[in-house]
Amino acid sequence: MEKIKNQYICSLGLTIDLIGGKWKLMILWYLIEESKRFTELKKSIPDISQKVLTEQLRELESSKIISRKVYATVPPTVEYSMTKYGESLIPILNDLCEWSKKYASENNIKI
Amino acid sequence: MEKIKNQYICSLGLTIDLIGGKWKLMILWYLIEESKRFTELKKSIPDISQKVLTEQLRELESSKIISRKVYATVPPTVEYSMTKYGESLIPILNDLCEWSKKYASENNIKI
DNA sequence: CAGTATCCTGGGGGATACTG
DNA sequence: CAGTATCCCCCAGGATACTG
Repeated sequence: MEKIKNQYICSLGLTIDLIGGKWKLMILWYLIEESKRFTELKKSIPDISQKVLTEQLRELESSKIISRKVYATVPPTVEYSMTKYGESLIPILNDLCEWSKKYASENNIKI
Repeated sequence: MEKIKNQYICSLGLTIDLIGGKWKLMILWYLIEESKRFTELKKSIPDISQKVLTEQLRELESSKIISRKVYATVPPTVEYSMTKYGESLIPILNDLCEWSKKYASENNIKI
């Protein structure tokens, strides 16, 4: 990382728009290792409501950060997975996770 | 980056709490190279209102991500700068900026 | 210069119930 | 299973004016 700030136009406003939702980072987190079905995500993040989970998934999908595959089964099977944009975010997710975990431990915050 | 997801407890909820505000990433961005005064930040981010800039600065300060130094001059001089927590975030800010800049260019989004 | 002090609004997020 | 459909509420964020 030898980049200097001014080599970039600041695009962090876009970043916030794309992944700044209250649950989006966590949703992405749970898709890192494998694609997941709707209910699996819901179980991984119990505090999110179904409605909001659906909304955030739709937004991530329309941003092409995740993709949604529907299998014509009964009952329906839907799988969410990372796209290339999502995958290029994985190292950053890991870094953010490390960062806040360190922050939490140094400030006696329970996660 | 050879870490596996499950080595971490997911702390991305904390991440959102700490730096998920609408303008926080941009504020931090403009503090990367040098400390800045209130009005300099306001000029760098014209779309933010004074009230909100103050609020987000206070939150970042109480999270110990930035620090605020007041010099007893007339008129007052106040300087905001990165703390160690802020500085440990710089590589991530750069990565996020690169990520969204690439995203923007591939999707014809003007920044 | 670096803020307060007010007032206000929208929409992000939540709770609950229903369904192809 | 994977969602809609409603209804609702709060507060993050904004607009404007004033000040030590």
